[in-house]
Amino acid sequence: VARLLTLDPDTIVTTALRVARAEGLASLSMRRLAVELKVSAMAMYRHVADREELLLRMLDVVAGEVDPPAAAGSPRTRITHVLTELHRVFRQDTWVVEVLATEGLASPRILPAMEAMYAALADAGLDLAETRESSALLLEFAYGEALVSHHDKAESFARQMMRQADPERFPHVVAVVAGAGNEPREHFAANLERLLDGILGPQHN
Amino acid sequence: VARLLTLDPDTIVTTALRVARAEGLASLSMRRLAVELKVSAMAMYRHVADREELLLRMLDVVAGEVDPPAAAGSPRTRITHVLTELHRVFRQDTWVVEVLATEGLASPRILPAMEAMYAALADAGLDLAETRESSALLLEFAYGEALVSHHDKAESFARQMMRQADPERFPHVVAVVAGAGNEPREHFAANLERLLDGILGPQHN
DNA sequence: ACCTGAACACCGTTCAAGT
DNA sequence: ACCTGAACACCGTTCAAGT
Repeated sequence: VARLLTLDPDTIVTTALRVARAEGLASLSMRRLAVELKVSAMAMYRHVADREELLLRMLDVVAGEVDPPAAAGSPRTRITHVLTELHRVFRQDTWVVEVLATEGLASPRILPAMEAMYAALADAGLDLAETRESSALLLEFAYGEALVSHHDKAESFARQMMRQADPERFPHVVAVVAGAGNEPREHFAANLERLLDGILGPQHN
Repeated sequence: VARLLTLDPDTIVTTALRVARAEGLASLSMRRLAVELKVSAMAMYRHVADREELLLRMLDVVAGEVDPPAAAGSPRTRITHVLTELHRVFRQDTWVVEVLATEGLASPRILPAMEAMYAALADAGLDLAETRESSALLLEFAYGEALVSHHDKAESFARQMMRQADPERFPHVVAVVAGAGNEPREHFAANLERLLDGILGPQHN
């Protein structure tokens, strides 16, 4: 079988995405990636400036997978669509949250989704200041949910700690964690409704 | 002047907190910390098992600074107190968000604040499932807000990207970012009100 | 008991050298 | 033009050795 592996940015990014998805951001070192590509570590620097540019290109791909809502629906429906898309993407690529948390990167490919969210908030009757604040709230929720659920799989540190809490001093903590069962529950949709009730008022649908 | 520097866990943790607060988590390496303590890198391993234990002890200190609310106030007041405390602490020690995001650690010293929050939600009439979901929402908001505002100081990547957006395609994006001024605005208190409106209903005060 | 230096297995990145 | 090896300045951590 012939070897066609001429190195290019796309195969580097694709391979990096695969490693990050499967083993997390911590496992995605330049040297590890080079092994995966069967190439010397330095060969990649001909195609990608540095690790930050690589992460940025990876983020570009993921941001491109965020599908903007159809313009037809109600404001509430459109906002729900954007947030659900972000949720889906964060769940698929948990490394994105780490990149956001530690590097503070962003991709312009997310702009269509942002535009749709701002437009929907404006259509719902919010002024510019309210749109700015509410959109921040929605994004912060999406980030925070991803961050928390990222480390809530299986038996997290926090869950373990709460399970061992003294029932005399912390009865509510014990009740809340005891009733939760073992697998993490999916709160996203219900909490997004609460959030939208707070932002738009419960009457908006 | 005499040298009293016998190494102990407390001075290690205190020095580590100072470095993390001043220069961020990335600058807090074991080797860098050793230089700060004027000691060989390996000396610290007599007092602290590894880097994770060090971070855990640092988190303990910060969690201990989260003041639980007085039992007297209304549910809404008590919840606001807990969340505002978390916000204050995340603002003071931004490295905590990185630790939560990448390591998934937690400290039992946060239990009094959690207990107070759960109790307040129950007092407001929420059942166990609602309390579980709503408390998750509140914490996710606090984490997300910290994560976002952490990298929003000065001219963030995201802000830069939005400022350069095409006004034809993304009019709302441009309007929202243009009106925002240069320094990041403080949305926390207003957004917490929105959140509590959604969780408790606007009538609760 | 407490601290040290050398060493191991890693990082990202630069730079001169190879083809 | 594209890739490589050696090197630099870092990591966390282990282990034998010093006092």
